[in-house]
Amino acid sequence: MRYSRALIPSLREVPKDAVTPSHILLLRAGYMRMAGAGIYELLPLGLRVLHKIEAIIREEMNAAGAQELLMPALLPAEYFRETGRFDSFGDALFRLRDRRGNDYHLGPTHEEIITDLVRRDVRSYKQLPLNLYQIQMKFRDEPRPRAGLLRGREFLMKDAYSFDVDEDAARKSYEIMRETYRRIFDRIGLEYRIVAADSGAMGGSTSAEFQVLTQTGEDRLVACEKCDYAANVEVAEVRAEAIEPGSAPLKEVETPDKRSIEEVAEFLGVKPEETIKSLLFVADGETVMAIVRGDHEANEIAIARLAGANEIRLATEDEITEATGAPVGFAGPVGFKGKIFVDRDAAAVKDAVAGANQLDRHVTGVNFDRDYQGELGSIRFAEEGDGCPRCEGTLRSYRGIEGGHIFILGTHYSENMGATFLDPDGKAKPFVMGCYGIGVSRLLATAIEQNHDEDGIRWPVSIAPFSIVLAPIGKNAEVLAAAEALYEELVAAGLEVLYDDRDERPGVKFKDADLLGIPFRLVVGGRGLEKGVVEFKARDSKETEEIARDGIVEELKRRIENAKS
RNA sequence: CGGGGCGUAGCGCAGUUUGGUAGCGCGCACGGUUCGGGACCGUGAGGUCGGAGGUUCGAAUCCUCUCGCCCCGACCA
Repeated sequence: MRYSRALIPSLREVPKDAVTPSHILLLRAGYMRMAGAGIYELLPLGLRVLHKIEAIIREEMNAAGAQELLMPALLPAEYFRETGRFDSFGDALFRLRDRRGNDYHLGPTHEEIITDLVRRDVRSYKQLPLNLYQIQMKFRDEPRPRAGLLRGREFLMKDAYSFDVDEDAARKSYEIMRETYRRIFDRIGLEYRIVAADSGAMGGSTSAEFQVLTQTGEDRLVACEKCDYAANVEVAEVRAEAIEPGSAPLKEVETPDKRSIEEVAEFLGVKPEETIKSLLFVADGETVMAIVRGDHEANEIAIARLAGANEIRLATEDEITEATGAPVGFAGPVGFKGKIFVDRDAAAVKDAVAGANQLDRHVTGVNFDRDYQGELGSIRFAEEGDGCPRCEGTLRSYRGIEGGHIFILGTHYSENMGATFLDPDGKAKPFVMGCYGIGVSRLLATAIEQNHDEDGIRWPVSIAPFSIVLAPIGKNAEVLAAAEALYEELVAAGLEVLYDDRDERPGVKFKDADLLGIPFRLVVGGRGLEKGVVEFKARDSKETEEIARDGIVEELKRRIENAKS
C-alpha cells in the first residue's frame, strides 16, 4: 500500500474524549473514528487488523472441526420470547418494530436462534457432535459504553455453539474449545490467564474466562505465582488457615463512638487483622450476618451462594438496629440471634475483637465455635499475597480484560425450546450445549492495551496491519527509484508493506511509523544505497542495523517468521 | 439511574465571570526556503459558537428547556 494513497488520518494531538491507551491510539493513529457513544467506524488500517484476528480465529476453529455460518443480526422477537429473554434482557436489548407492528430486536447473543436452527434440521445422534460458529456484530445497549472498542454497544464477536449427545460428550467439546482458544490467544500474541469466573445467570457449572492481562482491565483477578491457578476475585478461593481456639476470656470493653474497624483497632491497640468484621445482609428477605476478618473485603456473591439466596443486599441502618439492638458500627456475632456465615479466615482469628451489639461497646477474646457459631465458607475477595488454594504458592493480583468466555450450557436452552434428537434407542433427548465467545473487536483494542509505548502502538507481528513500513529518505531520484524497486520486489514476494512515498521530512515518517505500530521499518537512503544496504529497525528496539540489499526478501521473511513465535 | 465534567473551524483550546457581532496553535491549500526523529517564512480557505425558545437596541456570553459526549459509581449472557 502506498501511504500517499491510503486513508490514514493520524492525529497529532490526543482526542479529548479518549482516556484509555487503546482508545487514544486507535483514534490518533487513524485506525478508527467514533460515530456515537460506543459505536465506531473502522478505517482501512483498523479493518486490516480485524481481518488478521478473524483469520487466526477461523483457521483454528475450522481446524477444531467447527463450521462457520452466519445468523441474522435483526431478529424477530419470537425466539427470545420462547425463553423469556425478550423481557428479561431488559434495557440492554435494542428493540425495534417493523411496519406491521411486529417486534424485533438486534441480536445481543444467539443461543435461541442457533438452537432453533438445530432443532429444525438436526434429528439424529449420528449428526452429533456439532459445533457451529459465526463472526458477527452483536448489539447491546450497555448502561455505560466506555474505553472505545473495549466496551461498545455494537461489537464484533465470534460465537460458537456446540451440540452433543450427553454431558461427557459436551465436556469433550468444551475441552477442544479450551485448547483451540489457547492456540488462538497464543497466536495473536497476548499474555492471558484462563480463570474461573462466576457463570452468571446463564447457569451451567463449567465455565472459564480468557482474561488478557492489562493495566486498565475492568476485571480483578488473582493468579498463583507457582502453579496455573487463576480466578476472578469474585470466585477465587484462598488457602484457609487452620482454626485453633484462643485462650483469652470473653470481655466487654468500652469503645465510645468507635465504629469502623480502623477506629476500633487503633483505640484498642490491635491490628485490623486481629478484629472481625460483622456485616448484615438481607438475603431473600431474611436478615443474616456475615463475618470476615477486619482487613478483608466481603464478597456479596459468595455470601449469597453460601446462603443459598437468589437476592442479596446490604441491610439498611434500621434493619441493622432491629437485628442487633445496636446502631451501625457495633454489630457482632456473640449473642446474635439470626443466621451467621463465617469466612474461614475470620474463624481462624484467635481472641478477636468484635462488636458487642450494644452502643459504644465491643468484645475482646472472641473465638469461633467457643463464643459463636455459624456456617463456614469462603466469603471474601481474594487479595494479593493470599495463599494459593491449589499449591504452596502465593496469589498475585492483576487487572484483566475478558477476551473470551467458554462454558457448558447443559440442556437449559434445548429443554426450554424443545430441541431434541433421537438416540440409538429411538428416544428423544435434549441436546447438551456449550457456547464459546471471543470479543473480536475487543481483542483488537486489548492487543494495544498490552502492546504500546509513549510513541504509539507496537503490534504483535501476527496481527499487524502491515509487517513492514518502507520509507525512502530525501528527494534524490536514485533513492526514490531504488525504494520503488524494493517495494515492488517485497510486494511480489507476498510481504505486506506500507510504502511511505509521501513527500514528507524524515522525522514525520518516523513518527508516523512508530505511531501506527508497524513491527519493522526499512529506510532507504543515499549513503546506504552506495554501500548496497538498507536500514532495518524493529518497532520494539531502539537500535537500527544495516542489512544487505541482496537477498533482503529472504532475510525479512525469516525475521518475520521468527517474530511470530 | 446517582455524582462530576465538557460541547466554539478537521484536531486541541482561549473568549463566557463583567453582553457590543469570534480568536490562537496544529492540520489543510498555494508560493518560496528546507530535508535523518512531527522545519521555517509568506498568502489563503474554513465556524448555524450542540439545538430550541426567551431577555435585550444587541447574546458564544444572561435565563428556561432540550440533545450529545467523557469520567467515577450502580449495572454488565
